[in-house]
Amino acid sequence: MGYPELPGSVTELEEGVLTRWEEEDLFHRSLEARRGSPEYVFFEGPPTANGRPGVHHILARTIKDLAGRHRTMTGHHVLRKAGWDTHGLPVEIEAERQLGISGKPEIEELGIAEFNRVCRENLFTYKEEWERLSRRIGYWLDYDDPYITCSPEYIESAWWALSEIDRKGLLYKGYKVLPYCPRCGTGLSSHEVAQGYEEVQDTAVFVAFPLVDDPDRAAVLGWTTTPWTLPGNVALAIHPDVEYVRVRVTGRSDGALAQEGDVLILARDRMEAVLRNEVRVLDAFPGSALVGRRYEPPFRGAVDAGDSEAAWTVLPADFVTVDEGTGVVHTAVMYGEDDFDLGTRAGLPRQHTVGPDGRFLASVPAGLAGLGVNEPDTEARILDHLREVGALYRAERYRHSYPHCWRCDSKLLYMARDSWYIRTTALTDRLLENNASVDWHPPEMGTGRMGEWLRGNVDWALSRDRYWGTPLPVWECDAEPEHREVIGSFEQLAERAGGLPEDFDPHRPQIDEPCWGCGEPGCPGTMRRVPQVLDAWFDSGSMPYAQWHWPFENDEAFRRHFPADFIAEGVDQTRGWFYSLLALSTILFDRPAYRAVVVNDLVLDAEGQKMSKSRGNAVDPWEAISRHGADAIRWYLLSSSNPWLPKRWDPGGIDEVGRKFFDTLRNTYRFFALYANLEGWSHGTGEARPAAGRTAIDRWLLSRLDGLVEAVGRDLEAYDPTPAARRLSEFVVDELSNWYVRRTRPRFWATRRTRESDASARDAYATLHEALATSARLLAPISPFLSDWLHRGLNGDSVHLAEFPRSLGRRDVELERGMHDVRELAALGRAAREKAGIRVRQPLRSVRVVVPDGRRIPAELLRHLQEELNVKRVDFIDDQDDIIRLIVKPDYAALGPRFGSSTPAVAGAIEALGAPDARRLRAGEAVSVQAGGERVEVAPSEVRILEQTGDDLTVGNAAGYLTALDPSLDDELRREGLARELVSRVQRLRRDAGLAVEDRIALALAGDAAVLEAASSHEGEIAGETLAVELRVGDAATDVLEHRRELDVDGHRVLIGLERAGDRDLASEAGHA
RNA sequence: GGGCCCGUAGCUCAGCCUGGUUAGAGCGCACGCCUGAUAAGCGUGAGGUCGGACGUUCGAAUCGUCCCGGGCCCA
Repeated sequence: MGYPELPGSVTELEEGVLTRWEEEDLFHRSLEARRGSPEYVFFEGPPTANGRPGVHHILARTIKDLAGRHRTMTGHHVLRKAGWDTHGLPVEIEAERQLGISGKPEIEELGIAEFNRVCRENLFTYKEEWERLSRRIGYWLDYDDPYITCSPEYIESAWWALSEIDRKGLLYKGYKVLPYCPRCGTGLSSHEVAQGYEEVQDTAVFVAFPLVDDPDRAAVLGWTTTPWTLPGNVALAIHPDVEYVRVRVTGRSDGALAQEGDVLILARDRMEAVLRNEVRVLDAFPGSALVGRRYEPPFRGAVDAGDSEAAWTVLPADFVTVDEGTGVVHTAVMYGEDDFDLGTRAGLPRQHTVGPDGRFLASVPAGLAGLGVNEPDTEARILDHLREVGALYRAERYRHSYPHCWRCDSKLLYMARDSWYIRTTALTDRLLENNASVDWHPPEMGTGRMGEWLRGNVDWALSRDRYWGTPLPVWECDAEPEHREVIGSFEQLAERAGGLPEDFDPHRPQIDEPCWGCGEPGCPGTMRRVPQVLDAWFDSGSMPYAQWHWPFENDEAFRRHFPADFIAEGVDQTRGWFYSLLALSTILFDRPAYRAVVVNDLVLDAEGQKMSKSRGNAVDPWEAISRHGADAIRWYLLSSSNPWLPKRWDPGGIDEVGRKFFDTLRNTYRFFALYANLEGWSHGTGEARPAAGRTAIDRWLLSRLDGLVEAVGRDLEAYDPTPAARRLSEFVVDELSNWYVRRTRPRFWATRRTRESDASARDAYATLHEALATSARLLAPISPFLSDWLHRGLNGDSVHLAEFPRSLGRRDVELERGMHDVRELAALGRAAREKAGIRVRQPLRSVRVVVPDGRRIPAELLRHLQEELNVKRVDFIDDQDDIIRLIVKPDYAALGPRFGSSTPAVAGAIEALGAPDARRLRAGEAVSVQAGGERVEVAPSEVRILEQTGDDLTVGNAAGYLTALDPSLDDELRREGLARELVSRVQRLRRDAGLAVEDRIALALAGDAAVLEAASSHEGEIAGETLAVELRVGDAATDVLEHRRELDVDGHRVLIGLERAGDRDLASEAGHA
């Protein structure tokens, strides 16, 4: 039995741990162990499995895993059901690519059935890679029973949701202006549009719209960069507050087609940029004066105004600017988002002049019917017509960035299309209230980004004119579209359609088949499904119930797992999953779907640039894992900055945490294991005294440990992993390794055995063992591999089945403060030694110290200060001492509120106080000072007293601490210093000779007189420290030994000889080991 | 154009909510030390107009306004 040796590499360790998890089925066992415990509800946001996972996914997945593991350790059952987002354009695009086709016409030619078959085939291209990566980074998620958004059950639940929404009167049909590719016949998502911007030369035209019944026969001058929208013109928009002018053309010039005497209207600020004639200003007025005026459209007859009063009038709109154009915006309601909104508000006719194929409709005059809007001749034809009717003022080339189809490079058209909406605007207040009840991390994400978005919320456009998606379960009457039915279950559909086929699949095209006679009395029509599918966000937002196929089954499971206690995704999900979950749960259940959410920002490359495939700066997660290991990556991502800040992927930074934190932790374990094994200590048998009976430094460490446990627990409860990680690191590196182990080392071996040193060793092992095991438990949620390895090594069982540590009430504030004082003084003393050039190995007679507020170091801690500074004695000095000068500093935080604007005067008077007043203040007396002609009493609590000293080399001084070393040496001190020097050289030779730490040696020392003297007078210490069972001092004694070295120590010649002691000698020591 | 976040040492980040007069870490750099954890460990030092301006205040890295730069989301 012994403590195992750490594997040689991180990869070996992590993969070994993974193998054991699988052999033991540890994830399921950890769930099983919490069966019946309180449920902690987590929702997994479903990724799309037809894209590769990247390093940024490691961040979100680490945050999720952290919560799951932590809450499991605190006694909760945390179901972690995986999910896959399977519908939507990314899948369709991949299918098009594989089929070598592009655009809707080609898909329909191929057949929707075949197309969707290919979509389905490609859904899970990277599913295995996702699962493999999740496994490798230790993200525990139940992949055996995932929810899949394209499964019939899932779709049925989504249908149920939509039918409920309809029942509440919140579903309606309208238009939506979309970037649309006329060749592919499809709208594009903003993401796709963003990829296709190109710098192009377009024709911008200035068009005269003659006002009806105007005394001057004036024309309003409009401007557009898309001449093909002019036939659809139904209004002109002006800004009501901008100043417009009426000008008369007084002379001809460059290329403009106006005649002398023509009267034009445009924004005053645009005159210079737009006009190419000499003109005279007739009149100036605000835009509001034009509102309501009628004008003559250039393509009369292209649009039927019906009973619209507003058609072909001037309308006010605040989106109009004078940055470009004429300050008058030509409005074609169907071909621009602003236009459409304005048209809807003003009641303009909503008629297309262009068909879905991108060609003008038959109703369009001037020979345009049937022409494609992007064809080269079309624009010339439009300009000709404008010229003929006298509406063209002038045309010019116009350079701008315009979106193109990323697939086929066609210019996109902004076009109003049929679309289905959820009237979320009717629920804005409820959405805001429910959002306000969510515990957002960071909070400003909820109040700011999400809140602002909800306040400016528009109705949710949830239909897509595509193929691979949850079909919109809406059937419309082909005689009267007002007659419609929203189907909420397969059963209901079967009832309407008179049964469903055996192999019924709710996807297109099968779902497009069922139809039935319209149920409205007297209506001869047939009910047919509308062609659209649902926004994939509707799918993922439905997961709280759809993952259980609720309400059709699993009622209990759904209720137990709704709402989520916790979700975590990237900031890009504000308008995505965070919104769709919130919106749907607000509509259906009037409550938020999640109680707490942690938002993570992007992982950028080392230069702070967004990672993208096209830029080629994406980091391969597999490469990163093989270089750093999953633990270090997880740790780095959480500890380097808060999750909601953008993070740079800095390999150097990951190496650094690997070295600093993980190496230290491993080294500390290695140290423990080495000596525990050597000395035969084990936690099962090595009895230690209760914590309260142990020595001061043990109690100190356990006190710090309890404090750490409390703080880390608090941080993790509050979803604050970053401070938790930093605290843990500070404890392990600074307190456990650099102080406790450093100060305690000799207790772990027992060269000179006594009853007390045996007991002390057992205490030290128990204390260090506990600190390591507890650190492993605290680390487990963040870095699950090394923590599990250590915990198994130390305790024999998995950390992931363990309880999260709880404070054992051993905090001792006095002791912690005392140790803090020791460490401050030790640092100052070492600095003073360095300044004075006296190495630590040289013992000194004494150090005089000052601790703030006149504190003393408890006797049980004093030893550590003596040893750290290698001094025989520590003396506390006070303000009477001649090396100290007392300084009184004002405490502004106390003075400010009392003295207000006279604070500086009082503060100045305080700084001028001398030592006698300082002593009185320190003794607790008030002192009166003269400030600005007034005497005021200053209390001790209103000042700080600092000791200051001269520039003596041996004095260190900081923040109320002071150390003054006595640098004088005598022969005894010199001998002792040299003896310690000899020990150090012997140890170095031991190591160079390849001896094991526990090997006993035969040792011989020689050299000049001082060396001989030092060696003889400290024989016992030297032999003890170097494990010499035999020590001979004197020239020639060194020659017979195997390893010899001659060197110079501070000008003294030294000869060392040593060799491993024979078995005979070892046997005499063997009793202990 | 709108919203949110960020800007502190060469680099990565604390501190800001709750204002207090000597602004902290780590890395890197320079110098030194220690070693029965050793292809480790520790210490000391240099390094800062706290993005800029204005304001509030006795006092601003911290609060407010505006501006500049970067990122994200939306138009």
